[in-house]
Amino acid sequence: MKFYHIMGKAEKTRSYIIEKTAPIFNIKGYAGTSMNDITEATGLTKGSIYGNFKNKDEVALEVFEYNKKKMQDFFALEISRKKTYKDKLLTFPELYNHVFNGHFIDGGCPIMNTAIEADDTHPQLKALAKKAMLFWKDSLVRLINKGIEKNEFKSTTNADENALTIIALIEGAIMMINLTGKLDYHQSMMNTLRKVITAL
Amino acid sequence: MKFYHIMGKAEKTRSYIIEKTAPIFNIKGYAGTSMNDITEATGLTKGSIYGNFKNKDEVALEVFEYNKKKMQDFFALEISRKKTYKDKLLTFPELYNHVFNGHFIDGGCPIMNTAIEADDTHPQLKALAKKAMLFWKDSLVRLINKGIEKNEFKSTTNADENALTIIALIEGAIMMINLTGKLDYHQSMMNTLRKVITAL
Amino acid sequence: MKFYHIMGKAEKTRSYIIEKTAPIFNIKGYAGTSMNDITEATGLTKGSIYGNFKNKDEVALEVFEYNKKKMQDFFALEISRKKTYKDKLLTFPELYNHVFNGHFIDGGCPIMNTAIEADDTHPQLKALAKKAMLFWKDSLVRLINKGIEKNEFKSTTNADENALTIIALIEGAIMMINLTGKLDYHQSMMNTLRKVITAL
Amino acid sequence: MKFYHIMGKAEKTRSYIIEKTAPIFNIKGYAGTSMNDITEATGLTKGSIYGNFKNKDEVALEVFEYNKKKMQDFFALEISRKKTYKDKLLTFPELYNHVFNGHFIDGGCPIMNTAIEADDTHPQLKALAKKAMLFWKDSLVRLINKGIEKNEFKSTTNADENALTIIALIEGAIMMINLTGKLDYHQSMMNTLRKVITAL
DNA sequence: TATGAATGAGTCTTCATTCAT
DNA sequence: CATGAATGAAGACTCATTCAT
Repeated sequence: MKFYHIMGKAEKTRSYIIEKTAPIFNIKGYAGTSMNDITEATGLTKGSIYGNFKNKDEVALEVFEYNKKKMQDFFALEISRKKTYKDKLLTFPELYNHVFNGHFIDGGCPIMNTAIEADDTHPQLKALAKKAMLFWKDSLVRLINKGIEKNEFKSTTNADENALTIIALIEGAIMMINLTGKLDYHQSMMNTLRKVITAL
Repeated sequence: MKFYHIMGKAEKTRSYIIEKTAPIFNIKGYAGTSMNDITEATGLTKGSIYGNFKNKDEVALEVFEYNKKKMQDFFALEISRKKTYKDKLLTFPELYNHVFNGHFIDGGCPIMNTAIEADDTHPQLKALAKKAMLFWKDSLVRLINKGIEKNEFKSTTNADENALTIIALIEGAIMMINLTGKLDYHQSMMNTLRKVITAL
Repeated sequence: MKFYHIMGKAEKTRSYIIEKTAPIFNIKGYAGTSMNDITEATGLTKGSIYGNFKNKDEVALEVFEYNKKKMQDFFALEISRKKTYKDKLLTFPELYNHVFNGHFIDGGCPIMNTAIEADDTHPQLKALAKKAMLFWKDSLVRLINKGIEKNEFKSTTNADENALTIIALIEGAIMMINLTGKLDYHQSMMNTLRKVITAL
Repeated sequence: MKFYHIMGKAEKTRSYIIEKTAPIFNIKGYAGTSMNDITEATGLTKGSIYGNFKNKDEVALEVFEYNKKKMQDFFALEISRKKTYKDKLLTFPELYNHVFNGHFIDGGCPIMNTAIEADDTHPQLKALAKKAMLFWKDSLVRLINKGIEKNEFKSTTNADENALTIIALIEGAIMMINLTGKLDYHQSMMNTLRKVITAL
C-alpha cells in the first residue's frame, strides 16, 4: 500500500522511479546500472529522471535507502510478532530463505553489496551502508541485552560479539549461495546460526 | 623474490603488469579499473598492454589469480609451520590483522570482492571466485578432518559446518572493518573465531 | 525537395546524416569511412550519430540504400518519360555522362563499389548489393521482353544475355573512366552500348 | 620454378613475402590486409618484414605487380600457343573459368579490385592499376589490329571499341559471379564475348 | 514540467611503425 | 640482418548530463 494520494506529483514520480529501479541497482550494482537501465525500467525519459533527481547518484542513494528499509521493515514486522527474544532472533534464520530465491530482494543483501562496491569509489553510498550496518548491529545488541534482562539469555553473554557473529553468518550465507549456488551450504550456515542463538 | 632472470621479456612484462595492477583491481573492482588506470600504474602504453594480454578481461582474470594466490601462499606457508591442526587453524585469526591495514592486500578479500561484483556481470571471474571459495572451504574441511583423525578435535565435530562458519567469520570481519573502520569489531570477530576453533 | 516538415526530429537527423555522408561512403568505401569522417561531414558529435543509428554498419547500410535509390530513381524517371522500349534502354548511354563528373554521384557506381569492397568482408552489405544488382538485371530483362512483345525488338533476342551485356558495358565504362580518366574510352563504350541496344 | 639460387638472401625473402601475401591482398584488399596478416602468412616477424620493405605500401605495390604479372603471364603463355588472332582472343572466354574457382587467383581480378579500392585513397596503387589496365587494352588493340592485317578480321573493325568491350565483358562477368554466385550469368557473358570476337 | 536529441569526455581495442637487443 | 616488445595515434562505441522546444 503506497500512500500516493497524500503525495505531490513530483513525490509520486520519485517514489515510482525508486521502486522500479531498486532491484536493478541491487543486481547490477550502483556503477553497473546505467541511466538507460533506469529509463527502460520506468518507461520515463531522461529528462523526466533529471527533472526529479539531481543526478544518478541521488537515485542510487535513495534506492539504497529504499532497499535497506524494505529489508529492515520485513524483519522488523516479523520480529515484533514474536514474544520471546530468542524467537525474535530466530526470525533471521527463519526468514533468510526468502532472500535467496526472488521472493524478497533480488541480488543479495543491499548493505553488503554496497559495502563491497562502494568501498573505495563512492563515499556517500559507503556512509549510508556503514550507518545501516551499525544500526543493524545495534539492533541485534539491543535484542540480546533485552533477552539478558528478561533472563532468557545468560548474564555472561557478550552481546557485541554475538551480534557480530550473527551478522557474519547471515552475510556469509548470502554470499555463499550467490557465489556457489549450493543450497546445502546456506542451510548449514543457518543451522549454525540457530545454534548460536539457542546457546546465548 | 621474483625470478625475472629466467623469464623471457614478455613473461616479465606480463608479471610486471599483473603485480602493478593487482591492488588497483582489488580496490576499484574489475569493472571500475580502466585501461588508463593500468597504463598509469605501469607506466606502459595501451599498445604494450594489448601486446601482452588479449584484452582487459585477460588482465582481470590473471590479476584475480595473482591476488588469490598471494593470499593462499601467505596462509599456506604459515600453516605449514604449525605442528597441530588446532594451531594450523588458529593461523587465520592470528594473521588476518595484516589484511586490514595495507600490510598485505589492499581492498579486502579478492574472493569476496569478486563474488559480489562479478555475481551478475562477469561469469568467468565469478567462476574463478567460486572455484577459489570451494577450494578454501575444502582445505578447511581437510584440516578439521585431519584434526579429528589425530584426536585433536572431537569425533562429533561437523567439519563442513565449521569450515563454513570459519569462512563467514573471516569474510564478515573483513567486510566489517572495511566498511566501518572499527578495529574492535574485527578483534571481537577474530576472538569468536578463536573460540570456535578451540571448541572443535 | 525534402519533406522535412512531416518528419520527426530524429527522422530528419537520420536523413541529414545519410545525405551528408552518402558521397563519402561511395568515395572512400564503407570500411574506409570513419566515424570521424561522419561527424566532420555532418557537424554532429559522435553521440549524436549513435543516438540516431545503432552503429556504423547501420549508417553504411542505409547509405547504400540511399545511393542506390538515388541512381534508380534518376533513371526510372527518365525511362518513364520515353515512349518506346528502345528509347527507354537508350536512357542509359544518354544519362551516364552525369555519373562521371560530380553532377550526380561521386565515387562511381555504388553497386559495383560495394560488390568489390564487401565481397569478403561485409556480408550484409554484399547481400544488399546482390539484391540491387539482380533487380537491375531483371528490370533490363523486363524492358527487353516488353520490347519484343511490342515488336520493337526481334523475337530471337536473348533478353538475359543482352541485359548482362548492358550492365557489363555500363559498369566497365564507369570503372574505366574512374581509373584512367579517359573520357573517350567512356564515350566509346557508351557508343558500343548504343549499338547493342539498336541491334536488339 | 623460382630462381632462388641466383637471388641474394634479401631478394629471396622479398619474393617469399610477396608470394605468400599475394592472395591475401587480393581477397581482403590493400587496406584490409594488416601487417599481422602478413606476419602470419609468412611466419616472419614484423622486424623482418620492415627489414625487407620500407612499409606496408611497398609490399602492397609489389604484390599488385606480382598478381598482375601472374595473370598476364598465364594468358600470354596460352595466347602465344594459338596460331590465329581469333583463337588468341578466344583464349579469354576459354580460360576465365579458372579465375572463379580458386584454380587461379583468389579474390577476383586484381586490376579491377585495385581500381575500385584505390580510386580515391591510394594514388600510387591506382597509378599501377591504371598502367596495367592501359597495357591490357593496348595488347587487345594490338591483337585485333594484327588480325585485321592478316585479314582474319574485317578492315572496318574498330580495334579500340572492341578492346574496351572485351574488357567490360570480362570484368563484368567476374564481378557478377563474385557478387551473385550465379555461374550461368558468367557463362552467358562469356558466350557474348565469344560472339563479339567471332564477329570482329 | 516533460521531452528526447545532442553533447563530449571517456571506454576498450587495433594497427602501422620503431628500436633496443 | 632479425627479433618482437613497445609506441601512440586512430578506431568504434558508451554514457551521464544538458538544453532547446
